[in-house]
Amino acid sequence: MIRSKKTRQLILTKAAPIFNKKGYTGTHLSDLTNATGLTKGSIYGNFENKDEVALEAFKYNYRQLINDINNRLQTVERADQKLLAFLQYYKDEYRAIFKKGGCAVLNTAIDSDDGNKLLRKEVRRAINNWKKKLETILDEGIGNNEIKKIESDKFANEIIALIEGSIMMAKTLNKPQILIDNINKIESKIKQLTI
Amino acid sequence: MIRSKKTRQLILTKAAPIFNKKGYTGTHLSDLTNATGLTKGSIYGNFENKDEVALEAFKYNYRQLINDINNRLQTVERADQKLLAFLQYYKDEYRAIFKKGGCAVLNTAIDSDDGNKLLRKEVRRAINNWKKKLETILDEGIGNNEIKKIESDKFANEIIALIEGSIMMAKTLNKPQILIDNINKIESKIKQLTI
DNA sequence: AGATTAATATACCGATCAGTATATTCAGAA
DNA sequence: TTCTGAATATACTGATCGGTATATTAATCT
Repeated sequence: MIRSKKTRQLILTKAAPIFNKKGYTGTHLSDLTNATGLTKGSIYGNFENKDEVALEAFKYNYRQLINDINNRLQTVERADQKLLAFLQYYKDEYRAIFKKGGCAVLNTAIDSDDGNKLLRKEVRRAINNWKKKLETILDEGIGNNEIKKIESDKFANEIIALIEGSIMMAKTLNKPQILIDNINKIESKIKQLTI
Repeated sequence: MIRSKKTRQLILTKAAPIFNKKGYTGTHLSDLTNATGLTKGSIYGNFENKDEVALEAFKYNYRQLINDINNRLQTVERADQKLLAFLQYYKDEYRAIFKKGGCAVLNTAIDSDDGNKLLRKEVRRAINNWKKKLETILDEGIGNNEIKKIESDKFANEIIALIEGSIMMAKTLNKPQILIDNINKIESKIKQLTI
């Protein structure tokens, strides 16, 4: 990695959890200079403005999430197993997720609902992409006679909504069991659907 | 209402949707003076600081939500009817909710997860109170043989998480149908539980 | 009406905001 | 080793932040 790319990457790795915790307006350039040990000049040498840092930080967070999940999905074959592996991710990693400030998709969706158009667009893309991934797994499972016929579109929406809502509750009330319980509910629903 | 109370109320009614849309750090005193037509001096004459305005604005938003829901609950008797009436609120009012910036509980939970301790405490109280309300309805329904025996604690968590997650998705993607669909799922679950 | 007090407006504070122009430092090529 | 361009740091800008001391206005009581 050339020098500039390395610095840009350093800024993103440090900025990502900060933006996730404090939001766009809540994160100041001083937070980024403190966290990176760099100066404003350096940050503005690598990014056009604060908006670009925030946008790339979100992309970084989302990419990490997707990578982690994809790694788990690749270890199994059947659709129901993929779904369970996906859910297991949250059971295993909720501590790490909470530590980073919670789900970046949820946080950014709420944070960007006023103002920041670029961030808003990106979070929409993220949710749609996530949803499509679940739908594809479900549809392939249905096609392969692994799971019963259901409305994959609606089931995907239910899963995502329940996970995100549960993360909000569990994190706010400091009761991770809420997330676990609700994931268990989806799991048993998947097991009922499994042929 | 004496003069000061009236002004305080005016500030809160104007501030509530602004804080809900833009968050704590995203809302500035200038937003409040613009919206109210008052000056900073007047606002600081009625509130100790920005924190207090934000806190009271959230309480105002929450009180409104609870009042609207309670009004609906009082129109029916049975537990299952109460739950359905509660869900119907979201079907009828999602446009108004979205217009005000979405669910204040959800927004404030995400917004206050860093920093603002008072707001955090208040949003916890709000969620716990909401949850307790649902649990009580469920438990009374079970006691009166109106609905089947279930784990009311976990079911309440599921309902709240699914609603909040759905509001996030529906609002972000601008697809209210996601909220409707997921509420329909809870409805049919309640109907299955009804004796 | 005149006096008193409460409510609101004005004008300011130091701090900090995002952003930038310029100076300095560093790494790699010759 | 010296030169050169890229990367980073320094020092600054005007604007705006939350907050406040003081002046002005409005309402209430005698």
